[in-house]
Amino acid sequence: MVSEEFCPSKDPRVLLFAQLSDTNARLERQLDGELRSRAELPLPWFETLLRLRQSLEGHLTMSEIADAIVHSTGGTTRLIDRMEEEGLVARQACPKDRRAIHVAITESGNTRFDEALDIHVALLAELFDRNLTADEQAQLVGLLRKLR
Amino acid sequence: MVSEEFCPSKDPRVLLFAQLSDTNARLERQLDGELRSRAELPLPWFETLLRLRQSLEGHLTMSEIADAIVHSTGGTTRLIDRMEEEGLVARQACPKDRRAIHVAITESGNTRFDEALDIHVALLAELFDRNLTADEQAQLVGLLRKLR
DNA sequence: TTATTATAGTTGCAGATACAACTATTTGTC
DNA sequence: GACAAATAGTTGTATCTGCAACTATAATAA
Repeated sequence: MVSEEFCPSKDPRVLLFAQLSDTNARLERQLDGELRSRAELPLPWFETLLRLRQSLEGHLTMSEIADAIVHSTGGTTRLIDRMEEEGLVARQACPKDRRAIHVAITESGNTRFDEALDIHVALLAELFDRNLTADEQAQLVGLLRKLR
Repeated sequence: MVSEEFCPSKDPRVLLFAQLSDTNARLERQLDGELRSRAELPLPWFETLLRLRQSLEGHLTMSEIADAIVHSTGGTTRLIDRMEEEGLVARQACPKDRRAIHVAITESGNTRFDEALDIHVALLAELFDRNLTADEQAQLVGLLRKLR
């Protein structure tokens, strides 16, 4: 029998991490399913395109992508391979450093991303707005940002 | 050129999801690395053991585990296979329903979990307490719970 | 009861990712 | 400048996970 007094698995920090992890996993699963079935774009592809669109120069190096989407560099190589095969992104030589590679989004990538973004935003709006006020959403971003 | 006025990739909800996903990914990566190297326990194994320990009856069915750790049932079968091979959990017949299987934690599993839990709590305490007050942590749990 | 449908779990197979070893290039040091 | 160390990216290999098809059992309907 597991008595309650002994249970450090009820530590508030353990519960916080569990809640964070669980909430995120369910959200990601739902978003990934929706993006795959309606835009044929797996979530990691979407996140990659998002980062490229948010980038100032219009391109990122492999390492920057790997860090942005929290993948290994090896995994990122394969991910970009697949995205390049589908014509969503393109590898370009980096003039400053011949070891590095610039990954840029293509026209076709922009189109696909825009479609996917509509779906993404619509689903997020529904999920978030149903459960949290705009104020609470802002509060949540703030807390997560402090945590990172 | 990507002008700022047009950019729905700056939608607050998109940013909230990105922040949630990123924060969680970095946390999980760090915890997984720590648990693997110091307790030889991958994070999914740890989470499974945690759920079993938190369960009232001392056991869960395959489906309950799959739901708790947000895996497919197929993936959960293999996960439990591996954990059972290492003697951390045991499959038992369910008397009420012969389709179902009870998965219970073993003595050895309890020992390994306790070691891992110490590491887990210590790391979480450091990461969380460094960046958030106890009050903010509570606030964060509340917001995440509402969101789920 | 018997037939239909739903549920629990497993398995074959394919896809995605990590790790470690490797090549190429750059940076730092003497 | 030359050598050592660090960095960027790729590749071989192994592992993990999901999906769809499948078996077995239970619940429901006729």
